[in-house]
Amino acid sequence: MSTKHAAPIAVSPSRARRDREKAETRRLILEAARQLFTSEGYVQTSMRRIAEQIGYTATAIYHHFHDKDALLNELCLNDFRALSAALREMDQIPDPITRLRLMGQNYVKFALSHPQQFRFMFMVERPIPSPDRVTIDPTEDGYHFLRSNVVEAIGKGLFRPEYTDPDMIAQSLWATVHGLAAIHLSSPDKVHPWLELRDPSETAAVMTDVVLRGLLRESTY
Amino acid sequence: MSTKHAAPIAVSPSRARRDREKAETRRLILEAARQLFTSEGYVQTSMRRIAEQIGYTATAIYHHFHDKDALLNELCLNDFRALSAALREMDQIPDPITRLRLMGQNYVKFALSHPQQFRFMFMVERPIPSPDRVTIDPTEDGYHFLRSNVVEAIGKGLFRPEYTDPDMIAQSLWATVHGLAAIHLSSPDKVHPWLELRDPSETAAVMTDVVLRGLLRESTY
DNA sequence: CATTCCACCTAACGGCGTTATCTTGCTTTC
DNA sequence: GAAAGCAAGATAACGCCGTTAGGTGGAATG
Repeated sequence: MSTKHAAPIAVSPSRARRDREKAETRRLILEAARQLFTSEGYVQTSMRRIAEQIGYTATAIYHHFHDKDALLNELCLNDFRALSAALREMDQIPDPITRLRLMGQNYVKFALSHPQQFRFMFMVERPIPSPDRVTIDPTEDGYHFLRSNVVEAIGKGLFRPEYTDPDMIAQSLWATVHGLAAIHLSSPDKVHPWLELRDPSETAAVMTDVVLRGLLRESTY
Repeated sequence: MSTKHAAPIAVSPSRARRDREKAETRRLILEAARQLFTSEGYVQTSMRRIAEQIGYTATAIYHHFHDKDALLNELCLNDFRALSAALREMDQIPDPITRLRLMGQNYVKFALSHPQQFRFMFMVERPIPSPDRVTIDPTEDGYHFLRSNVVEAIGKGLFRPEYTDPDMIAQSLWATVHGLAAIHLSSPDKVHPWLELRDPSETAAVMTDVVLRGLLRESTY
């Protein structure tokens, strides 16, 4: 309390340096955690192994993160931001349908070129998200961007008249490409060699074409 | 060897009774495991809790199953047999397109009513598929059945002429419903409360309609 | 120089999957 | 009917795990 009355405008240089060091340690922990979560899996990775990898003991991690889940959450957050950015890149394309088509194909591209992030986001078995740790939602951007494109297409009368619920359509489009990504990431063809998976980019193109044709008024395609 | 020369046609009654008792214990274990895996999740369920639930110690389970994974594997196998059977039930529906539509909707229904098994098959990170434990592939039936329906539809000229690859089409159909199931199973709406996920059965119906309309010749729908 | 701070440590707790070893009661064999 | 065998199940223990309590030592602060 009494230390507050003369709050310094700039922190001391030593304090700043220590903060930098702490942030660097934090970064190292996240990096090691990502690498191990990716190669070994979340459940199979122990706090002790993460710490060992960067020359600390397990308990040191708890000075930077509340628990193991917080590590995964933070990694997830970064990845959602990256996905969102990748999708928003297409904001400048004029035609909303072309935009939707490219978003779908980019979603698959992102998933397959960032398999570890995608796994974190959607395929990791998580206990129960504790409500006290709710952060600003990173997928909000991505989903809302998709949804706004659907709203625009509906507004322009491009879809068949029976499709009026933007969320229903947005979720259908999302599920379409999500399924393709998820199937390829779970690599059932490696477990089951008889399954001849087609090239994902090609399949993504076919799927987005098919779905959009099914959604659009006949006169618009 | 020497005991074999007079191989009894029927086993002794006491031996038969003991076998029955053992099978019953095995069934109890599976039942308890299914209940706990489903309600608590695989990782959060311990062998000790499974055993406690049916009045045994944890080690007793190891007289019936090799390890914890074997429990889930067996449950999984049963459920995929059920899925395969559920899909094959539609074999008698005359129209191949109606068959495909119902298969898709049943796939989603299955996934959501057997979340742990579905997760285990497609969403669990497993290090290396252990080749010693390879059983008859449970998805094989399902995928081959799906594919054969696609082949039939192609043969009848129901699809647009540019869609000639049965695997490409089958995988697109699979991915469509798989994505919906995967999204709902990863429960992003619980992590991100602003996301208003639509009813999965309803969405499944919309998606299968949309995709099939996009695939079919215009004259066939 | 004395004090405070804090990043990190050691030790420990309770729980986990799993294994080795023992008990106990039924079944088979002579 | 006694001896031997078998096997279902129990007890104890091992080496992990996530996490917490409490200590340590060196830098920052006054």
